[in-house]
Amino acid sequence: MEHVTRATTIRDVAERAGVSTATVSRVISGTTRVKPATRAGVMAAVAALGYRPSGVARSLKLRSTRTIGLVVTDIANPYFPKIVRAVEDAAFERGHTVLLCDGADDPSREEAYLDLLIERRVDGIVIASSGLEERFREWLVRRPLPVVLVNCTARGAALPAILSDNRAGGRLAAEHVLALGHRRIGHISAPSRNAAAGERLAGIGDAIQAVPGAELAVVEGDGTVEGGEVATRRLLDRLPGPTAILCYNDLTAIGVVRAVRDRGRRVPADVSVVGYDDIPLSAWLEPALTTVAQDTSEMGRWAVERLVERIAGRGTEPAADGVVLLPVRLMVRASTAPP
Amino acid sequence: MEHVTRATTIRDVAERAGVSTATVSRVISGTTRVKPATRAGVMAAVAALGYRPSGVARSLKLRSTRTIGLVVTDIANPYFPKIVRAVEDAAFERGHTVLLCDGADDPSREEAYLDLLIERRVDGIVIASSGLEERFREWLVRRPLPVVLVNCTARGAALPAILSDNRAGGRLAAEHVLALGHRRIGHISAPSRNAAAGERLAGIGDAIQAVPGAELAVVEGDGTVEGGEVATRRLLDRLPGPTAILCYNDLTAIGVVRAVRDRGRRVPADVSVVGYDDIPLSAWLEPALTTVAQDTSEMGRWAVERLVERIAGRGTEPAADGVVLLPVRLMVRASTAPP
DNA sequence: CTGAAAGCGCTAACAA
DNA sequence: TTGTTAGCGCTTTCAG
Repeated sequence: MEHVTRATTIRDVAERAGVSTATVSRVISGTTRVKPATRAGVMAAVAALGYRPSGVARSLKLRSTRTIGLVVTDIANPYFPKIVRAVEDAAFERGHTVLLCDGADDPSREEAYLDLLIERRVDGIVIASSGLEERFREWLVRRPLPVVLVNCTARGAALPAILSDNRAGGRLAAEHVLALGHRRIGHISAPSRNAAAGERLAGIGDAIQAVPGAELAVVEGDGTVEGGEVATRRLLDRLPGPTAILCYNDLTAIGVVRAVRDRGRRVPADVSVVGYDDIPLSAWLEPALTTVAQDTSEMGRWAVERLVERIAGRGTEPAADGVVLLPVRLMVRASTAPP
Repeated sequence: MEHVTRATTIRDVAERAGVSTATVSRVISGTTRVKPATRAGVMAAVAALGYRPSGVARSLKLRSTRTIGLVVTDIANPYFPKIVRAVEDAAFERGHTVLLCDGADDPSREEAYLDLLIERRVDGIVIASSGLEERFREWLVRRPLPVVLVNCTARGAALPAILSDNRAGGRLAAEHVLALGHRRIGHISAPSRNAAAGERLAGIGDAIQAVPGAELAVVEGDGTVEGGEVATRRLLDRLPGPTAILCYNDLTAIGVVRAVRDRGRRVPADVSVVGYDDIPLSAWLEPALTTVAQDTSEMGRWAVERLVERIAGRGTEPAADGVVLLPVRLMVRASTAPP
């Protein structure tokens, strides 16, 4: 496994085929007409030498790496893989490659990646970060390359973004338990740096206010199973406790179910639980989770399409695309029931 | 969002600071001593212009992209995200960046990516593909750059690889149900192109043979929930049916549980089920899944360490590392019980 | 300690 | 239709 031999270059091919490097380049790119005989000779040389053009050199010349950066909060969080997959698929279709930047739930690492992506000269960046920090704003405003946001927004920077309709999602979840007859409702939110969390809460508020006698108790979680457990205990300590708990996400909901059962109460007989995201496997949990599904695949695809348009120089100004709001769906399963 | 202005180059900085490009390069790389005053001037110019060196140009010159390719079967499969995350973490620590190549469960796409990675001149490749095809073998044998395998092997190519001990895992699962008293055991495997599946089956065989009166019925699944359901029906159609079913992976196990219940039987009271992988959430399923856990994080980290060693030219020949076998753990939960 | 210059591997005028 | 040539933006001898 020693790889000391210099890779074959376009010059090697040119010499072997008895033509100039320009001709080899033409044959390979296929942009210009080349005499069939010449082309054949070049192809033969390419095959014989196992020549692979250097994308690095080409990128330098063309000022394009055909690579897009993808920044995610944490790929190990079950919410993200589908987005990553969708972005990857769309990029691959368009001949682009994806540089994965996992924030590892650490904002400073995300920021470091943003700068790194610039140095790497990616053609554009897709950011799918649930906790887009205030301090990135400055960076985003003077961004030196096309950026598209997935499920996050950056105030002050006019960037194309695709969001699921978080407010509608929150409302849907609340209306569902309200319709079942619940009136004392708990909500476990996420840290306030998370914009989606705010929107979902607002949607829940909309629904609650529309129903006389309905009350809402909000507790902050952190989007994890453990955080959900802790928050639930605080919710359950209040008397009278909520008969339905709406969660920021499915992971939180799993924690809620655990905590409720630890208190000797049943889901959904005593307490109904609603999640958010419809992560894989949420349908196989016990009880199968009632949750709000977003079309993450569509988000990823849309983001790449916009990005590639912009990279190509086509595409309207950001303001025109503005923010696309994707509808959400309530998945009613077994974790909710009348009080 | 128009990005027409040429990015500032090392020349711009040099001119502004009144030095040569060589000096700017020295200041930035920090390799050579530079007079403090000169250095300060350069730094000022860098800051003033917001200069970011071009990684592309640097890569061309240095013949290194500080990028590693990561080939996975399908990031949307819950088995992979942890590996990806571990690889990403390890790469980031070492100043490398990760080009994600999702095979989308399509071997031809994986192959296309392998070639693409060469063109992109990545410094090395980590392959975590459960179905490493025979036809890649030739490619792997004459691989033009360092490759490390995660949980897969390539016969004929001496490549460093880290595998979990699939045979031991299969044995552990079988011994567990055997110890519970089961004798009619079913196994739902994966397509035979999958080497891990074969090993696991072998391990199961080892355990079965050691117990007089124990019998094994094997059916091929495809590693999905649906495949698990279908396979289970075939297993249950036999009379007398198995009282315990060991699965190729957790997704299959979920399908098994469904199918068993569809037949009006209970898990684990009537049929015990064992999964494999211990994917996230498997502990929250109903019933919580008894399964075999592998240390995927360790695998990812190890792979990157080996790869970076080799990239640096250090590191022994592949044969010396050979194949590392990582121990597995049986996670006994609620899906298994005495018959 | 710093500058001049060559060159990494490719593409695209411009000529022939 | 093909070759010559000038870079793309950087690093690194080799001189000074």
